[in-house]
Order: sequence, then C-alpha cells, then structure tokens
Amino acid sequence: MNAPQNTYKHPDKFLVSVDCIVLGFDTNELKLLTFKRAISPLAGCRSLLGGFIYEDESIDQAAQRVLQKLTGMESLYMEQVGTYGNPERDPGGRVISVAYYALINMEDYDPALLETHNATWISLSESHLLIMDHAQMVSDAMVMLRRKAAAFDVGFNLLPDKFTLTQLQALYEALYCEELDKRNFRKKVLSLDILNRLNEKDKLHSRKGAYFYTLMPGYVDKLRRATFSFRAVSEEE
Amino acid sequence: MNAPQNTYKHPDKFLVSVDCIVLGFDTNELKLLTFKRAISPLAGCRSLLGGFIYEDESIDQAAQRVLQKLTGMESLYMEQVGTYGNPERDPGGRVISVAYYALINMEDYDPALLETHNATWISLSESHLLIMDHAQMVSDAMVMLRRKAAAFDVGFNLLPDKFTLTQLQALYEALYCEELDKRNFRKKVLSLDILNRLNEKDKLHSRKGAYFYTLMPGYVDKLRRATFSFRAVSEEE
DNA sequence: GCAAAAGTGTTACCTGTACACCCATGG
DNA sequence: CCATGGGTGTACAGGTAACACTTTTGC
Repeated sequence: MNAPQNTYKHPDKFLVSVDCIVLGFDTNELKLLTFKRAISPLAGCRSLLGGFIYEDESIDQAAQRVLQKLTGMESLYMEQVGTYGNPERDPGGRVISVAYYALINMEDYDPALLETHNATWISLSESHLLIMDHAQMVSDAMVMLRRKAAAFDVGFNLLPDKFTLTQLQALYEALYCEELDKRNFRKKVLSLDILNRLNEKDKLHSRKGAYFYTLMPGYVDKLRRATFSFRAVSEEE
Repeated sequence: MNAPQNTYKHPDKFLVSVDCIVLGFDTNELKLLTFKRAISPLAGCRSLLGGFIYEDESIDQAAQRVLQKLTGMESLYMEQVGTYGNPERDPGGRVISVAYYALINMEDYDPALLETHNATWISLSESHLLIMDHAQMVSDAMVMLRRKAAAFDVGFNLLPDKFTLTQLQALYEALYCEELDKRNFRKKVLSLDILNRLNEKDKLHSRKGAYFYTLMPGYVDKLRRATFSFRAVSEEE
C-alpha cells in the first residue's frame, strides 16, 4: 500500500491537511463541532477538526481518520467540499487543506469526548469566529449540503434512525433558514414513498405523541426525480 | 507574496498538481482538450492539461497559469472540481491533484497551438482513453457542469459572444445528451429575459438565417430561480 | 378544560410538456 | 421550386402554494 518511488523532479512540496466540518442537529438547530486548537500558531483559538495527511493514506482516509480520532465515530456521510490553498491562508506556513463535511447523529456522540478534546458544539451563526478560512469552508459546505438535501439525497443522516415528521421538517427548516408549511411538507415527503411509519410514538416532545418513521431499505433508488422546493410560509392564518 | 516560515513539524509533504478539464463546443459537440504527456512515466499517453503547483502561488493561480501556458488563453470560466489523492493514482509517485474545469470559446483558440503543444480535441465519449484517474475527473466535472447549466449559471461561456438560439439549444443537447423540443426550449430561454436579439443574422448555417443574440449586461441577477428541466422529445410528429 | 403539538384536504395557479405547421432564402 | 433550417402557439397535466380546523393527552 506504499506509494511508488517518486520519479518527479519538481522542487515544491506541500503540507496537506484535511479539515472536517462536523454537523449535527439538535433541538431544531444545526450545530457545528469545533475545537480549541492545540498547536501554534493560533493555539487556543476555535478551529475545525483537522490534521495533516500521511504519506500512505488517501485524502478520504485521512478525513475519516481525523474524524474517528476526535469523535470516536464514523460519519454517516462525508463528502469533499473543496481544496483551499492560498499561500497566506495559514500563518504557520504553507498548508493546502482539503475540506470535508461530515454529518453525524448527535445522539450517538459521546458528550464526554467534548471535554477530553476541548470540543464545543457551536451554532452555525457563530462560524465567523473560526480561524483562517474555516468560516469560508463552512459556508461552502452549507451550499453543497442544501443542494444535496433538495434532492433528499441526504439530510436523514443528521437524524436518529427513528425520527418524526416534525423533526424532519425542523431539520429542513434549519437547513434552509425558513419556515415551511406543515401540510405541504408532509404531503411531499410522504409522496416520495420512502418512509415507514412505525407503531410507536415519540411522547417526549408533545402530549399527543408523534409517530416515528424510519427510512425504507432501498430508498435511494426511489429518489431519481424528487426535488425539494417549498416556499416559506407567508404569515398565514 | 511569499508564504510565511513554516512552523509545522509534520514530516510528510506532497507534490501537488492541477489538472484542467478544458471544454469547448464545436458543431454540436462538446470537445475536450487533451495533450500528449511529455514526462515519464506514461510519456506519450493522452492526458489532461496539468502541472505542478509552485510554492508562491494559490491553487487557482496555478490552474490559470497552466491553462494560459498551453492555450494562450484565459478561461471564460474556471471552477474547482475536486481533489484526487489516492496513493496509487500516479505511477510516477505520490501526487495529489486538484482538478479544474475550464470553459473556452473554441473560436478564440488558436489551432496552431495544437501542433506546438501536441494537443488534440477529443470528443467526450473518448475520455476513457485518458491516463490515471483523468476520466474520473472529467466525469465528475460533467456532473458539476450540468448542474450549473441547469440554473443557466454557465453554459453561455462555451459559445461566442454572439450566438443563435439554435446554437444554444445544441449546446444544451450536448450537455445533457438528449434532444430537446425547440419550441419549449426557446420559450423557456426567452422567458428568462436575459437575451438581447441583435438585428443581425447568422447566414452561415441556414439559408433563412438565424438571429444572433447576446447576453444582457446584468443577466446574472435575473437567474435566481431559473431551472432547466426539459425532457427529451419523444419521437414526435 | 386548556395548552401544546400532531395531524389532515381542497382549491387556484403556474409551469412543464406534448405536439404541427408556415417562413425565408439560396441554389 | 424545392430543400434546408428558422421560427411560432395552444391545450392538457401535474405539481406547487395558500390556506384552517380537529385530535389527542398530560397537567
């Protein structure tokens, strides 16, 4: 699995890192996992989860390794966002960084890890506090994520296995930063025919209780043409 | 403009290259600019236009430099596709490569450069002949390009400043690999209200002559909600 | 009994889609 | 006069958007 001997004579070699935009969804809000940076410069500042790439791994593998090390989890969904390489982007030296976004289910995240790793969940609106070009990475990732979610390609990954339609709608409202009409949302989602209603209710968030749903096994195949395009509710009623 | 002193101690540094997917549009077909590779290994094989990144430039700058050097042109449109870094992707050594696609207007391309640089335009269907993971890069770029074109964000960039609706339709048919209904296409495009009809006709491709159009100056602002979603024509009439 | 969230249908409008014929011109 | 590509309109269908009230139950 080692790389072959290098036959190229080009003089300039670079440190290459990965930065992970780790997103979770909690009580109707999208959260971003950030860390207190351990190394100088900018030690102590708020940063995305990142690390340098090693000689014998692919970039995807590096992103997974970094994620695994600091969260103890494998991501439900990871995707490359882009590569950032302005010579001045990192005051510590020339580093080219490949950004990934990762969607995790916050229920599976061990809160004890927050302290051991100096990690905090922040809300997306605080991402301007991040060092270097990390806020730009987050913003680029959100554009990609919204596009993916519009095709229902993704998004379920931020929820537990069992979720209610109310939760799903809240997630889409958080993604698009606008309120949606409940009736239209449910009609659309149910018409996709990818959800199983369980005979079990979530009694935690309401007295009446909302049915839990799960994704149907082969749901990906059904999503060829689906698109999400609800408008915000006006002020209604 | 030099990068700051490097304070990081990580041992593994990498060659980083850019590869450009240079697309042009000619007589109803999308074309890809390829080169006979000059350096070993795989010298003489068909490759995308690429080159290593230098210490003092950003990745975008490197892509533009490489494009400029081999085509003498600046691209009308360039966008990062993704970064490819499997340890075994390049038999000549560990190289991480950032792919870009570039859209150029073939009328502006100097055919004399083809010979001086050992370049050839190939059709997209031949891209499997490319070395390493270049065919994958092309395929990923096409997905992005189609998505962009669906929002009419791009696509005009492959045409001359003055173009006919027939040309524009042919371009979209090439992008999506399917035939479109002429009436519906024109209705949709004209309804966007971003085209100026000139009092001048292209008499080259037909006896009757087709009106030339140009893009209206502030056309980008008008494209907020537009989406492209024609179905192929059946067999009709 | 009331507060709080869950759930449910109908209508109007708009947009996408299918479809066939006349026009202008150069040779 | 005819071959070639340019240009045009309409009717139907399907999907999006607006909109209000009933149900359940824990307290």
